[in-house]
Amino acid sequence: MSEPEHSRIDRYEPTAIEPRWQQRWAELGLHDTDLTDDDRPKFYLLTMYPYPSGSLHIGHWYIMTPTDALARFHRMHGENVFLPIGFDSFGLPAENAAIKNKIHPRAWTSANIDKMRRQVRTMGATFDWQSEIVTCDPDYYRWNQWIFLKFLAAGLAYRAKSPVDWCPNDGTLAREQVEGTDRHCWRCGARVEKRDLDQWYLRTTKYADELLDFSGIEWPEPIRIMQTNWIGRSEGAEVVFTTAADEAQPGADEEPSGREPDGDVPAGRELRVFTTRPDTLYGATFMVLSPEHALVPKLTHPDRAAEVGAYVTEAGRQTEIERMSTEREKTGVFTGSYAVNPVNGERIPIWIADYVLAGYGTGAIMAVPAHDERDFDFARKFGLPIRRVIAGPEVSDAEVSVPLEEAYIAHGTTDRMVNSGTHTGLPAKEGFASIVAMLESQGKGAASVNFRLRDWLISRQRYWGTPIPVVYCEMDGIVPVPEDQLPVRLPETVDYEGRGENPLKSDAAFVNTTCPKCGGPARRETDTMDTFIDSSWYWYRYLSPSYSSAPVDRSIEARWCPVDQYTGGAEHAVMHLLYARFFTKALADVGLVHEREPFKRLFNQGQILGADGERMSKSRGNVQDPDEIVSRYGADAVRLFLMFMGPWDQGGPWSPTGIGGISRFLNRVWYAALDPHGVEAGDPESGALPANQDVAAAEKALRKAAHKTLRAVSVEYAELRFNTMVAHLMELSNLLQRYRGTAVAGGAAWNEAMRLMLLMLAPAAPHIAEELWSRLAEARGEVPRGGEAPRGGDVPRGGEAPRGGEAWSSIHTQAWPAVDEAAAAENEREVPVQVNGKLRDRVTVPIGLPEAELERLVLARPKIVAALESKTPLKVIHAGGKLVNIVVR
RNA sequence: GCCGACGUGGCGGAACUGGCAUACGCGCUCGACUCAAAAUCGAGUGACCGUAAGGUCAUGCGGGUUCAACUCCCGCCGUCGGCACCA
Repeated sequence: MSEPEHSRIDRYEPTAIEPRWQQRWAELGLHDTDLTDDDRPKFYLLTMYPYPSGSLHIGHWYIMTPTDALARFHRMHGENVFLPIGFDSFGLPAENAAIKNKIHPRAWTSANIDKMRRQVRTMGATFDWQSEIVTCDPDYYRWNQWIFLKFLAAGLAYRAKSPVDWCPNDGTLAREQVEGTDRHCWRCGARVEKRDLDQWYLRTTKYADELLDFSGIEWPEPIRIMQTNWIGRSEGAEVVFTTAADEAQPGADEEPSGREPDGDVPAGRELRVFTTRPDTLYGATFMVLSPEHALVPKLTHPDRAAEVGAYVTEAGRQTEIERMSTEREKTGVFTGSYAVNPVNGERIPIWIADYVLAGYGTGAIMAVPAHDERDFDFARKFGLPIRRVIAGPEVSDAEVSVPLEEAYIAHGTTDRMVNSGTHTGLPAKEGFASIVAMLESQGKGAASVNFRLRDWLISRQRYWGTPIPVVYCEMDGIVPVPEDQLPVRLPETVDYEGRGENPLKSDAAFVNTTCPKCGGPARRETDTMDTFIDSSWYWYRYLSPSYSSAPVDRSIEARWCPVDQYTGGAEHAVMHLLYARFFTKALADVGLVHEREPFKRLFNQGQILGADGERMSKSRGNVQDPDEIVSRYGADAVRLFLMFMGPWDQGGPWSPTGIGGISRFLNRVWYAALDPHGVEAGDPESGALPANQDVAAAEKALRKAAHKTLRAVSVEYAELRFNTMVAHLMELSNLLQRYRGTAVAGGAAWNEAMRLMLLMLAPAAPHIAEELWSRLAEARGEVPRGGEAPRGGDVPRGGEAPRGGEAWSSIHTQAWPAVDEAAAAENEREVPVQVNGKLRDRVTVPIGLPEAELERLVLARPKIVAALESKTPLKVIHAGGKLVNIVVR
């Protein structure tokens, strides 16, 4: 700023202003929501609660500050806004820190939360801290246990065996703890194995169909598609094959594995497969089981046991992603056994291959190489027969046995069935129903719906999570811990012994207990719950954080749910957001809540990456700490800068180079507000109106700009398009700058534009807006509410405010202004004129000029005459008065 | 690999429903102010040709639809997110 100004008025110093207003807002209770107030419409605004990883990074600002702007925007519309916050504080990093630094997970977590709470406060965000929740508090996780017991009673929780990645030294490993292509343990380097453990599941699949229904919620289409694909509903049939009798089959006495000598004769055993293409059943030339399939040991011929055994072990080392890749070369081994195709009695070989997954369908497939790409590749590689059973009209009957060059996947309406016994000649689209009917009549199969979605495995072999509230009794088996004995507390002293394995297992005081049923000795479950459980219902707990008879007070839930707007990272598009929907439906079914969908509207913002374009992480050393930039430019500038850098759902690499522009913008608003008559020493034009404008025209132009800005900005806030919202405010600021020091400055139109400017700025940059609002209020002769100046003594004040002045009130309690449509109205429009789609001229015409007149005017323009080169227009396109395009040849 | 998104000046991005490509900001250049510098203010700034008027080209690449395509369709390439024990 120039020297004269410097001496006349205060500089804009955000760090002097911001803490003062943050404190003042807290005193005013601006953040605290009265959940029982039903005079105003409610607006439940939820943002994904942070994991207390250590300290706040710029990504947290990116998530939270635009959300706060939205909260403030809705408050100005008279809504009762609830914006809670908490900490998602169970999880692996706390345990990793514990192992590494010999610090208790709780101590580490608590210290991080304390630090992050302080840092969050510097945002100036209006979080309601009264309703804060911390998921590792027993007061929170007891309700995880309570809910688990309700689910258990309702049959929504069950126990089953499931493989985990296992290190002989460190126990179960999380995916991120398995490293390298050889899949070794991150801590000790040992080769990771698979081990089957009894674990707890939640029955998410029960809700598969309901989860596919998004009617009634306004979620972005990409998210709906991703969830739909994740659930992966497919209609098809289950087909029963039977194992073939054959002298080459191993008999009952020579079980190759020796593990299940139960005397079953493999011949005649049922082998169920799921297929989406029952119409191709006659083309099944072999079967493939997943390496983990229960019948593999029984079906393996002794000659092949070594090969099969090796293959099964190797398959266990692969990740599912590797196994599903359609790109890499197919692998597999023959078991030595055969199965019988139920429709034609054909004997086909049974193979195992890793591209068949145990967790999908029945873990076994019928392979139809002619009509499935993966089966085709497999058959090609291992020399298995390929038989066409579906043909398009371009294939004659004589050609149906010509070898295929690639799998024929198409399923057109003109396709017909070939090589299909009694079905040959039938239109292919009828084959599905026809073959299913035949199978059903013979008891060899039935129509079936299959989902890719699996039940949710919630057991974790870890300390830092919610203990699963069951005990194991020799007499009574699995016994739920009675509700009145909740919470099952995590022991506070644990010894990690430098190992990664769950220390609960070796904690005798925790493990040894008595059976609630018989009073005899029993063991506690030592597994804890997946932390996604915590985040699957936390927005309910916010509503009644100290309610002691249930997770949530149903009367408050009824009023406040569903959440009106949820904001959070796109990386949660599937898992968290699907679990949350599942939980809501399940909780509704056990009678805890009313709504079946948790979040009415969803917005997934993008991720802020490190300066290197990579995800921010401590190990990469690219984490951006906001504190320094906030102390230099102020919270308002950082908030605005994050909103301005691009569409909110896009994210991007962090680079602070442009923040100076935001800072300049705020400074210009500051001086325009406080010193409208100042002139710019460096600008010879400063203080003079544009040559073609008088005061009246300038005031009209300013009012028009202000109200047009308001119209745009109102929509942009509501639609979370903050980047263009800021751009529009900058444009208005540029116009104010143009008129600063002129006869317009300080007049009625100027004051109106400035007032609108501050109101529009208030949600996004709340401190400077409040400060200027307050100072202009004093200038208007209003007195602060409560008789005390809302700012410190650092600014000279011109004595007492006059008595009888209107009471000052926070800008954040003002009503959002209304657009003056008359002021914003345009009466002229500049119409671009094209010849053959190329811009040749522009004409300014009155709004509503008839097309015929516009056309006459346009065709007379010298530039257009020249461009037409005396050719006759074929057609003149009027794009609704927005553009004229003259087509010539 | 599968699912989803994205690709526009030197950089972040705008163009919302097919209708003026490059709003707004950064950076850069020049100028004003200053003894000077910083800061501030003003002007300019897609590329190429041209003194200019003006013209041609340009939204990842290749095709297509249309009077008109950043936008719609087909096929590629690249980047990012998710893939069920990171949260």
